[in-house]
Amino acid sequence: VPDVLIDRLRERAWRLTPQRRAIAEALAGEHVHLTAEEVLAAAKRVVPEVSLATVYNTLGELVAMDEVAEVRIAGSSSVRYDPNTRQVHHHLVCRGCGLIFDVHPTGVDNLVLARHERFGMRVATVQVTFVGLCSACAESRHP
Amino acid sequence: VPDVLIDRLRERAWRLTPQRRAIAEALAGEHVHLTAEEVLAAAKRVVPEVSLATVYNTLGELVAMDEVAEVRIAGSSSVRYDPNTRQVHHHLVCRGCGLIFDVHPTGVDNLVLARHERFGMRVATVQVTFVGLCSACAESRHP
DNA sequence: TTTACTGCAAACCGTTTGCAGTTCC
DNA sequence: GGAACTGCAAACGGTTTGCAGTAAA
Repeated sequence: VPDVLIDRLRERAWRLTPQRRAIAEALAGEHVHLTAEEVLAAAKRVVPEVSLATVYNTLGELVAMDEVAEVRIAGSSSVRYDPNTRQVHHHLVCRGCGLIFDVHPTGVDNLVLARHERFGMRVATVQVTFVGLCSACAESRHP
Repeated sequence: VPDVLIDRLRERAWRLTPQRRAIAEALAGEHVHLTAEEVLAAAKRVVPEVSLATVYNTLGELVAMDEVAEVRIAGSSSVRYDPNTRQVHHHLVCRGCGLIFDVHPTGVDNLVLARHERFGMRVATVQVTFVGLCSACAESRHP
């Protein structure tokens, strides 16, 4: 299975239109976590007539196909879309500007919940989010 | 500083009205992560004329005072309010019904981000979320 | 008495949807 | 040719706000 979103989509029986291609290409790359509006803006650079509805429709399909993941970051009201569904990863977020990086911390497998704190639940996955300040935000706060 | 929200509020110069008291009391207890609508419903049992606007106004103030924290869980569109701001804690979430427990896993302090994955950021806090299925949801899926 | 909280209703934002028209396969 | 996609615009759910009235201190 190819590593790049657009290539994976080609392998599926997925109706390819100029709009959908533009949307998929907007999600190319690493550390990509765009909002729907940002995807629209990027797609419009290639296909100016794309509509926000199509962006939402397409993103919804990609999420359903598990080719894109929704990311909700505390402090931002809108959903972000992450094309990296092929690799387990976590996030590092700047609490100043909302910038998000994909990270692969060590020690995640050693996180343990005591039995009495499992409350009868079977744990399936663990999500780790590091929160900090990027250098740009750190400077603008201590000028 | 008292452990219970309503007692902490008494210590601050915080104008106490029946509505605000009802809202603060709705947030009493452990493992409490209510939505604004749920807070409204609980508050109405005590003060039937409370309005949703007042609930939002009050919750917003409590968050600004750092007496309540906003919690955004993937898969739920609405913000939840967590009165436990006095104790570092993490969350265990049922991906079936959205039930949330406060947890205190071991190993959090051993999570390490390699320098090249810090991208120049100073890390301030780490949030860990365990995702699983509660026993009720597990049963209803394997009937 | 004064300041600030309350409720209503309208506005707001991000997201979803129905539908008529168009396009890909 | 036909199923599936597109754009528009209207609807939606959650949240915020302006304002006139009311109540806490």
